[in-house]
Amino acid sequence: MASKKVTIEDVARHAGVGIATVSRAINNGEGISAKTRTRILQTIEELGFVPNTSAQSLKVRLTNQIALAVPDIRNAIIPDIAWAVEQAAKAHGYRVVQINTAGNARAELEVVRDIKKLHVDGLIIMPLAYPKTLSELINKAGVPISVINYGKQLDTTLQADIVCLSMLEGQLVMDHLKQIGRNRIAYAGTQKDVIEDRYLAYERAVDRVDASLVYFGDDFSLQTGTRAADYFHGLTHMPDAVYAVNDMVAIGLVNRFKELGVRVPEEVAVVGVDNNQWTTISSPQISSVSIMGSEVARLAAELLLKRIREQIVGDYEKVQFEPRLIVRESSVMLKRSSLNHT
Amino acid sequence: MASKKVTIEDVARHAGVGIATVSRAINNGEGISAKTRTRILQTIEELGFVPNTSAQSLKVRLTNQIALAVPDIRNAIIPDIAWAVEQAAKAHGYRVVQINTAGNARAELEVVRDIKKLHVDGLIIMPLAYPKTLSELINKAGVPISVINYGKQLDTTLQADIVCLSMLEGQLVMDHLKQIGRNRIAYAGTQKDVIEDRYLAYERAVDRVDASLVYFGDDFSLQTGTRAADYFHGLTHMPDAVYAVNDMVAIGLVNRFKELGVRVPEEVAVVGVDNNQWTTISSPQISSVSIMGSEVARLAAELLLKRIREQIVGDYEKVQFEPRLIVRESSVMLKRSSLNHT
DNA sequence: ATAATTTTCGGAAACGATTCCGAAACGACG
DNA sequence: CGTCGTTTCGGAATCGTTTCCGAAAATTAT
Repeated sequence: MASKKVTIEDVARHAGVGIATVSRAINNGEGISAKTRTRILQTIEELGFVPNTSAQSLKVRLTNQIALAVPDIRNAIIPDIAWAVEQAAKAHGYRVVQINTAGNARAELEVVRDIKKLHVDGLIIMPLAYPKTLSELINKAGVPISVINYGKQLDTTLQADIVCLSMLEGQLVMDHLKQIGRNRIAYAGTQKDVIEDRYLAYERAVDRVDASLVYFGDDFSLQTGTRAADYFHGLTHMPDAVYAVNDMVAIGLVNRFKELGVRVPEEVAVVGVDNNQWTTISSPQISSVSIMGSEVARLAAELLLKRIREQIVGDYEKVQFEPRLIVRESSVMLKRSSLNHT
Repeated sequence: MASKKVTIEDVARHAGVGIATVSRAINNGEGISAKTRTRILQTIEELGFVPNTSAQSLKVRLTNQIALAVPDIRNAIIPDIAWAVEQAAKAHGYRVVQINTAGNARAELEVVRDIKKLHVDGLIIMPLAYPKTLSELINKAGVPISVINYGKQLDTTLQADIVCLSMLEGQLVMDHLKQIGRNRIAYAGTQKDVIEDRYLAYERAVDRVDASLVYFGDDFSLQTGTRAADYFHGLTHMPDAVYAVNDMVAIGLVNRFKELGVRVPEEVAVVGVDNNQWTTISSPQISSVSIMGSEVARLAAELLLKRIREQIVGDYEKVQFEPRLIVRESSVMLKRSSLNHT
């Protein structure tokens, strides 16, 4: 059927109407009688006509597409985010084009800079690095942007909707670790400026940073956790708790500690951030902070779509979600016996 | 800068040339002198001109976009697949629009049926269900399609490139389990027709299917594994091995077995399929079959892009990858002592 | 019945690129 | 210096819609 290309003109001719009328029929337009509309719809069906999206976009200068730029779709909560964004977009008739920036600051900048080439009505970006140029590029992007922000206090003059956490993850973790009696708390993460606030919370919470208790790896991976465990285990004076920048690292830590014969949580408590499903299948199950990936992503999408639909400019929203700590087996109150046993 | 919309005409006027020439300059076209090209490129830079993708697409009827339809971006190896596809596409100047079919057969059909509306040059689809209508729709789609196929022998007349596994995963697992001395082997999966071949391999490998040793859950999740473990544990005569449809289920099984005091692998061996990174952090580490998600996806993308670029029609490729079994702690040779201990 | 409104419809001009085809410019050669 | 062959360039048509605006038809008022 539908040999090669059926245009709106073919439909018009077949239905014995003008092309303007056909257009109105497709778009539920005003000023068209019910009977002609159904007749047109019917011949559209018969001919297998599909409106050419490019032509429509050219005319109305909207593509019904948004871009989602994330560091790496394979990591941590990003699948959740991609899912939530796609669901929200679909509900509004939008499609999402997926972009991985590979955690590469330059790639992030390029996405924003070249957003016009991307043929999208808006952009949701989850940046890892926040160089000044990023803000500048966002401000002059000329396309609505929502920022999903984990880990850094953002410039409030940024011309974009921002959805983030209240930056209390770190404090939640540290308060908890202190409360269960730990006082030699270590930090395992990536470069300090990547998810800055998680580290800053650590600095704030300890009286004085003991450099030997801070491990910066290359990424957020299991390997980083593994290496961190090796590192801490090699110290003459081990920490009694580790605050991990995310669950992957936490799991790597716990796993490696087990292999090294270090008991978790008796000797070392471990707490992660993300609260992904794997924290519950690790053994021991790992305490973690829920960072509301789906909720954050959904809201970011909704704000963006609203901005697009209503052509809002300026008046940017900044929404904070509150993280919640979920305590599991990897962090419990020290018992005297456990202490001595060390 | 770049007030609102700079068109190719503006550039032409500024550079003192015709629009045809500007077009040639953008597309590295033939028949243009080096000096005028650089001059044009320069004024493009000055004016901040960005070619309108819709107009280009309308004329050349190519969008430089492909669609990737998967069941659920959050599941199992799908992030790997999405990553690999995006990387391959990017390398060829293509963007990918992400679609989740939610493991919903109707949604899968709709994607194929309405592919024309999607404004893409091609489609990569990873179906869960394979109703006959799917094949029909694919054959009349009118857009190049690559199928990433796990779990079912496909109609060879399908007019699409197909990348799949050799369907030997199941046999690998069953051979292995027998070889390590297990003879009461159970199966834990979803509906038998979803990843059909994994189950069929099970049927083929056991002399006679003992219905009590087959557990069909609702999905591929940890929960399904957990419930399966409960179920098997409740049997008067427990299996001595479980072949799980994927790693999530396997992990759920192992985890629940541990909670129930069932020793893995001494009392029950468990083997999964996917070989995702979590199999190595589980305790015991879980034997699994590597199903080459990234490789399969990359090839599917390459085939599709080649077909698009070279406008190949017909002559469909069907490529099989070979799965590999990776033996870990969750499945080992039975020792006499362990046996008796049961 | 005619006049005045309101609905419904069609023609044609955009939208912003690509590309065919002919003209102009250029160089080489006799 | 004229002819011819290449390059290089520009005009104009085209892709398939949406939408403005005026005309025709239908409806209501007079």
